[in-house]
Formats: sequence, structure tokens, C-alpha cells
Amino acid sequence: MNERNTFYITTPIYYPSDKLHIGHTYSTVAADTMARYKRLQGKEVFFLTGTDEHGQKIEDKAKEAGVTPKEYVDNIVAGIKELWKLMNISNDKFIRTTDEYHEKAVQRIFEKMYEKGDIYKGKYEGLYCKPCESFWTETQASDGKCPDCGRPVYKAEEEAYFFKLSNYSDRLVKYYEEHPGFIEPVSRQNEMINNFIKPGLQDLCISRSSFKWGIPVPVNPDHVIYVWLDALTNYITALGYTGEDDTLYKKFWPANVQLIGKDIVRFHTIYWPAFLMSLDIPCPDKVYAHGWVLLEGGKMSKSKGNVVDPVILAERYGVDSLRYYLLREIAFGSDGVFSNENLINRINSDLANDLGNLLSRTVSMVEKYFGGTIPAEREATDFDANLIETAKTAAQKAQENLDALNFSVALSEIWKLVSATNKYIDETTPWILAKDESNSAKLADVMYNLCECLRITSVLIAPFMPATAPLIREQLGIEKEFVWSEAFTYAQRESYSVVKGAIIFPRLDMQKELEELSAASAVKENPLKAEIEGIAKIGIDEFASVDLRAAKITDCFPVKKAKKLLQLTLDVGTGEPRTVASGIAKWYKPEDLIGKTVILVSNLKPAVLCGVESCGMILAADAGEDDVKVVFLDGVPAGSKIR
RNA sequence: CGCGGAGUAGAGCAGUUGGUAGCUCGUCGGGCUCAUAACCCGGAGGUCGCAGGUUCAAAUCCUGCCUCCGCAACCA
Repeated sequence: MNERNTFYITTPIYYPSDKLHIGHTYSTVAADTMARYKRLQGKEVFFLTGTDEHGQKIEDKAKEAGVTPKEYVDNIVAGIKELWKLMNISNDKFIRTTDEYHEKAVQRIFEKMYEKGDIYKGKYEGLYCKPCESFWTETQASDGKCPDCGRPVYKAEEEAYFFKLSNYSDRLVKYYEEHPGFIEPVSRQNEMINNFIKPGLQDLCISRSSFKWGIPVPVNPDHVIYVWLDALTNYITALGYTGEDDTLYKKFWPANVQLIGKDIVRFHTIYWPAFLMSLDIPCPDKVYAHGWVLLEGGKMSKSKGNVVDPVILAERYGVDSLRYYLLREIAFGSDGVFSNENLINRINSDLANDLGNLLSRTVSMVEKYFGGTIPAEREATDFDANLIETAKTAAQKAQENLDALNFSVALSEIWKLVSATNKYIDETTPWILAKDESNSAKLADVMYNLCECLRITSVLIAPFMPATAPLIREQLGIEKEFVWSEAFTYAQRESYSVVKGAIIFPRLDMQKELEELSAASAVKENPLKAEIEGIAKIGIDEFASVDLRAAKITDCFPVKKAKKLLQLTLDVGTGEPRTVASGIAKWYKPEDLIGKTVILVSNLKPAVLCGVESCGMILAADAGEDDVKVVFLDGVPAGSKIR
């Protein structure tokens, strides 16, 4: 696509409302690996990451914390920068959307679009809930009630600026067709066309006047620019687009690869190219949507104790182990499951047993048999050709797969070389050669090939494991600087003088690690669980404010369009039937429930669930990993107070 | 008929121009001793979710169905 000698890669800019987790780490590590790979190839690389810092959520969080929004984000951003430092991320720039140059550039971009006629002032129509001061769309409040508080909403409108996204439908489709590979994986492209473009694109609301924490609209300071126009344009403002010095922009735009998570595909493949078209500047070569890092047992949840903190893992096992694991275990583009057990397994088998042990046994043998330096006189063995061929193939395949962003495949190709090298030792049995002086030349050849393969491996893994590669080279006694093409040259070095060093990947005790990890995460991430024994004490009057009543189920049926909800009609002794929705459809059939008596929290504020107004809640126990048991009361008259 | 993804060996996954079903881990047996109780070899283990269809030939293409998982303001 582009034959330039430059390479521009971006990660999403992260929203600093909370600490980052393993998923963010995954995106950034992938981008970093790519950036390092291209640098090794001699490209001039610009690697950008950053934070998206405006919006109502930040404004609210800051208010809660009693600080200004800027103070709030400054604090979190400092933590993010530390995390990237820990993870050995080699970004060339870190953009914050609160940076002054970005804010000014966004205003100039707004003006350009405005002058061009792509932005107009319109009415933002929605359903408004006055107490909550929130707008909702028709679908959000389809029952005419506020999803937050359940009170009625009414039609209201607010002045706002819109981007004429609808003008770009045809151009977008045409662009996709003419640029295969723009959206990857391709399934995402079909998704976008079918779900969003075909039904017709709505103009995009790009301003708000309901909060202040944002970049002011230049033609109307009562408004701030809303989300996507602010956030997406970071990829060009970071390069100085519309700024005083735009040499970086001229040099690096359009981006070669923009990595994103699958949740923001729509914004990066529809809004973003449309914005760029409006500005008459080129679109990126590729937007690549990777999958999500899912956690064992489903979603990340504090009460499950499965929150994954990259800092704990990196500090405990080393950054390179974690980087390796993330990129090896999960096929890029698909979702993958993270588990501590898999992580430790990978570290033990791939890193400690295969690679680490290979280095260790090789260096030991060279020292033992030759005092550390391999003699120049060498005689080939029957097994050499095969090994050398494997080394060449590994380099070739690693390169192809890195170019295609298939990180896990690239690594497995590299590991074929590691395995073949281990096998080569068994085939050539150096310990037998060492017994006979006359085999010295053969033994030297074997040692030399082992070192060569380790040297090549060090080059191939360098983008993934930037700290480990130099450690390997140190023990091989060779220079730590190198370029990618050296993975393709074999036997150009006179000899090796090895230097034994520390074990690069110590083996881990699975049982012990799992225990200590769960303890660490319980303390650090899961105060809830730690508290459970002495859960916050309440007074009797606080308990008295909960009104529990016996209630007889007189009718029960599934809620339409809901998978988990049953709608219950209850007799609470007042003569007035009570409706309650309960998320127990998975465990109970309506006929199991009708006629039973249950405990109702009768004074719970009503809420609307899937279109049903639920007035109260029935008590049920979490009876295991995935089991719920409703608490039944038999022989208690409906309406009885429970205390 | 909401949208999307997935169902292949005990676990996790590869596997589309259709052509004898593969990898990693685990397991069982053997080998080796240079090495981090590591390494190498071999075995066992799958009717490729189900049912039809197309074809000389289907994990792969078509139709229908089942199940699971995300998301969609559904655990009150």
C-alpha cells in the first residue's frame, strides 16, 4: 500500500475514568510489538498512544472526588504513563486531549468543517428526564420512562451542532470497496455496512451544552465539542495537523495501522474516515480491530475476584513473560480467555522449558567442552542442513505473520525453531562427541549451530520481548544491537565466546503461584471479599427501613424480549396485585413458582426492566457458581411482615 | 424471527481455491543425561453440535434445527 520508509501506528486513546486493565495493556503491547518490529527493519516509526480526557463522566467523577476535572485526569494519566513504562512501551508520543495544541487544532478542524458546510446547527431531540437532567433516545426510553430513575420522560430539544455524516454513505462504501484491507478482520466491514450504512447513516451530534468539560465550540462557546470529533482527531493533531509545525504530519500521515478494540469499530471505520474526507485528507491504510481479553468465568467482576491487574502480573513474572503470553495465547482478531493458570503454563513450557533451558544447556556445554569459546575448525554433521532450513523458514514465516499482525502465529513459527534446536541436541548427542578428541571439529560445529539458532531467535523475539533478547545475546557473548535482516543471515560469524548468566525464565510452581496470585488480587483488588466476614455493620433502625413481606405468587410468565427475566404477579395482602420482575428465568419455570410464597422487599424504588415496571424484589440466594435458589416461605399468609 | 460470535481429542485452539483430521498443554510408555525434575521419541484419545442436500469426494459449500457466549439500558 505505501512504500514509504515511514511507519505510523496508533492505539486507541484510553478514557481515564478508571485504572487501566489487562485489555488496554493488550492493545498497547500489540502496537508496541509492531512498532519495534518496524524499527528493527529500519523504518522510521512513529508510535502514538494517549488519553481521551473530556466528557461528562470525567466531570462527574471529578465532582465526586472533590477535585477539578483536570486534577482528576492528571492523577490517572500519571498512573497510565507509569504502566506503559513498566510494560516497556516504546511510544514516540503520548497525546492527551487536554493538551493545548490538541484543543486548538480541534477548534480549527471544527471551523474547517463548518466553513465547508459539513457542520450545521440543529436541534437535538430526545426524551428528557428533568430530575436526572439526562437525554435519552427513543429506544433507550421506549416505555416512556427514564431508564435511570423510572420517572416519565418528555420530548425536549436542545440546540446542538451536527456533522453531516449522512452525506458520506456512498463515499464510505466506495472507499471500502477500493481499499480491501482497510478494515480488518473483514467480517467487521460487512458488519458495518449491514448494520449502519445500509439502514442509512444519521447525522452525528458533535456538541453538547449540558456539561462544560470539553473543548468549546469556536462559533458558540456555550457548547463543547462532544466526544468523537475531539477524540478521533487526536491521530492527526498529535502530528501537528493545522499546527505551527506540521512536519510530522506531512511525514507520517496517513497512518499505516490503527489498532482498536472491536467495540469501537464503528467510530473508526465510519465516523473517522468521514471526518477525514470532509477535511480532504487521506484515510489510514488499515484499521485493525482486535478481540477482547475475556476472563475465566465470564466478565471481569470484583465479587468474583477475577480482576486482572497487569501491574501485579508484570512485577511478579516479568514484563516479557506477560507480553509473550498475551500475544501468543490469543489469536489477534478473536477474543481470548485470560487465566492465571494458562499464563503460568505458557511461562513454564514455552519460556522456561523450551527457550530458557535451551540457552542454559547450550552455554553450559560450550563452557564445559571448549572453555567458553568455540574453535574455528568445524565439521558439519548430517543434521545441520535440516536445522539451517528450519531457521530460515522461521524467520520468513515470522516476518510474514508480523506483517499481517498475526502475532500468535508468528510466535508459534519462531518456537518451531526453538523446538528444532532442542531436538538437534538430541540428534547430535554432543556429550558423546565430547568423549572422543577426534570429534572435536564436529562438536564445535554443533555448538556453533546452537549459538546461531539462539542468535536468530533473539532477533525474532526482540519485538515481542525487548528485554529478553539482549539477555540472550549477552550470554552468547555478542553485541546487543542488531537489525531484523540479521535473522536471515546464517553462519557469517567467526565464532562465539559465551558468558554464562542468570537463568532467564525460572520455572514456576503452579500450585504456589495460583494461591499467591489469588491472595494478591484479593488484597489489592477485592476489598469486598476481604470484608465479607465483617461486612459493614448496620443498626437495627437501618434494617427496619427495609420492608420485607410474605408474598404469594399468583401469576408468572417470561418477559418478552428478555432472556433472564420472569414477570411475577404477587399478592401482598393489600388486595392490590404487585408486579415484580426477577432475573431468575434461567433457574425457574413459571409453573414452578405459581402458588408459592416468597419474601418481597416491598418498599424498593420501582424500576423499569425491559419494559416492565418492577415494584420490589424477591429474595433469592446465590447458591453456587451458577445457581440461584429463591427463598420460599410456606404456610405464611400473604402480607405478613418479616423481621 | 433483535445484532454478532462460537460448537473439531480431557482442556485450549488451527484448519475455505472441498481430496487420508492437526497443534499446544495434560495423560501413558520409552530414550537421554549437556540443561531450569528440563530435552527427545512413541502410544492412547475425535462418527469435526444435529439432520438433510450438492459432489466421485464435505470439518470445509447449501438448507433447516439445537446448544453456548457476548452485546442490545434483563439478575431491583
